Amino acid sequence: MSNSRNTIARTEILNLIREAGEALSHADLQASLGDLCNRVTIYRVLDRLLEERLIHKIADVDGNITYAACHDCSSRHLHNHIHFRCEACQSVTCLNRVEPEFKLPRQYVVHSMNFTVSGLCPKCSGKR
Amino acid sequence: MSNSRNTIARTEILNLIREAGEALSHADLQASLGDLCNRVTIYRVLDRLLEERLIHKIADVDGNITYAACHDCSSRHLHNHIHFRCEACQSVTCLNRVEPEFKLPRQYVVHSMNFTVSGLCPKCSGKR
DNA sequence: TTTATTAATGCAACTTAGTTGCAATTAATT
DNA sequence: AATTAATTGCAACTAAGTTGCATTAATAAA
Repeated sequence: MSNSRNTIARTEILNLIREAGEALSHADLQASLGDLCNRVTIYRVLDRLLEERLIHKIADVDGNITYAACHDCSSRHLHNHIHFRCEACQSVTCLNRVEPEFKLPRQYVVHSMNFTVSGLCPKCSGKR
Repeated sequence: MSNSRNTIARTEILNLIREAGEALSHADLQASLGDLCNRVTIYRVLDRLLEERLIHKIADVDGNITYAACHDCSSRHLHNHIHFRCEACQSVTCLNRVEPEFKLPRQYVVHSMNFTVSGLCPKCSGKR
């Protein structure tokens, strides 16, 4: 039933996102891809990958969008793990192990969530 | 020590945000204000109000920015409550009572956080 | 292998969000 | 009333994302 085609742009973009240690922005991808494809294509490939649930979208405290690979999303696609954005090195990483706990009144229906924490990452904080 | 001036634009914008039941976007504010002031002024007033910690900034799952009044931020300005965005009526509300619990490895330094959940609000879900 | 189908792409033009420099205005202080 | 510096408006700009349409190319069918 999958009518999604395996194009060079799609393959490259998915590889970049999967192999990156951190979440990538559209601008990051465009810089890496050079003129392999048009910037509009990047937007459209990202939309497709989101729809296919191969990647997910992260908005940080300022609304900046980045994309990261999904790990275990075939069954449920609720990304209730925390994303951390470092204010020093700008990196956005998924803290897959940290699942925040919370309870909404039962009248609410949850479809998706976006938990982003900003501050200093271990590399930049100098803490141990 | 406050060198912030009490202008009409500032007063109006703060009132609008405080009296709104939900978080407002720049576009919302511009629509309400009409030609009371320039749209650039709205951006600058919002920046000032953020710096003065009278309002806070919310980014939803898609990176859309809205602003809401702060309630108890004079002491600490960590907004670790959940924001809920309704996909049906587009409203963004603060769920002040719901504080998510989570623990980061101690090497991380947290400065700010953005927790946004999307789905259906009580009005739109029809649940009780 | 060739043909047919339609998803995917490139391009240009567009919208929306936000920023910047600068001259003019005005709130608050003296 | 005069002074000072914060604030504003304006115009021009950058960045992010979208849309329509003609062209290209991945996949399936013949």
